[in-house]
Amino acid sequence: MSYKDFKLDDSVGYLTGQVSMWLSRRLARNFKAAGYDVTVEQWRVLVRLWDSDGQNQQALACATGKDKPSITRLIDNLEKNNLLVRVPDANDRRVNLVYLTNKAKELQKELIEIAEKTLQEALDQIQPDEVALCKDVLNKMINNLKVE
Amino acid sequence: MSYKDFKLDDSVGYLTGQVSMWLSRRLARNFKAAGYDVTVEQWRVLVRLWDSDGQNQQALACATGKDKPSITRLIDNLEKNNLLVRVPDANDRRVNLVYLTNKAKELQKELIEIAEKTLQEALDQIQPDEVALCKDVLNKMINNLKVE
DNA sequence: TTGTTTTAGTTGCATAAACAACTTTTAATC
DNA sequence: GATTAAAAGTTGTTTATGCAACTAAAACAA
Repeated sequence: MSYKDFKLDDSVGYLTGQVSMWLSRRLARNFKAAGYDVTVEQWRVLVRLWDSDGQNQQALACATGKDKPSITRLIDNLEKNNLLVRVPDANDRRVNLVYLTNKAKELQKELIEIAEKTLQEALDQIQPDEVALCKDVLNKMINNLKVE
Repeated sequence: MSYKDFKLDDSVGYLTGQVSMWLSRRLARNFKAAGYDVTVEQWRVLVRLWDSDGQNQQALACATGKDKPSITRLIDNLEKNNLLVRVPDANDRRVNLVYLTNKAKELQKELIEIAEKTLQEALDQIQPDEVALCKDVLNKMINNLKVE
């Protein structure tokens, strides 16, 4: 295939990027419309902590696919907003354990429901079996790209 | 479905985000490894201009799915790197027409080949018909999200 | 023709990402 | 036990995003 045949709008790269972008915008808007002052990236961190509270930053970086500096700053902002706290690990003084505040725990139900609603908006009129196959392909791509 | 059943790693939102992220990282790395000092976002603008040179900024914003301020700054940086120039429109003094420099035109073949190679890395061992269906779903999602 | 509205683009501010360089603490090695 | 290597976090710099507010020019209307 020649470079002259390259059609950006037909590439999976472009399409996943667009879906990701529009989904994030829609989710941010839905959070805001419901009165929640939480960014999409902050939400991704919260999801991991709702699932398993008290992780260290390294584990959070791994779970969210971000690097350590990104997590440092996300946690800075979440801590500023009183959604979590850093607790120094008693056994290893290099480590911070990150714990949700009550305020953050109370957000779980509503924010997840907004996320689910947002996904439904995106998947409207699309057959579940098609979605399943799509997710399958996306997972394979992630595996291809993650390795080394 | 209860909020307690929400599994982030199984949601299309998460999966498209991860694919988009890993693809961008891989593409950036491949550009850099080949000695090209072009960011992924700058590349997206270049693709649109290779296809149709001399667009105004508004059209570029639309074609790339970004807002006007994002385009202003991307073009600032591309202009700094001598990849394009702003030319005031003779008929409408509000408008800038954006033209590729020769330097940018010469990059087209190589950068697109790198992008195609990167996509191949991502799609390794995945059946073309599965990819086609996946793209179909992604397009439907984009349409669902873009409207309104 | 003046006054108003729309359009194109820019600037300011907050959040976030990628990469490199750095500090501190722990683990490993000799 | 002193030295070196590795791990956990932080900081700095550049690039990019989203939103709101802004300027300047053009289009529209009274």
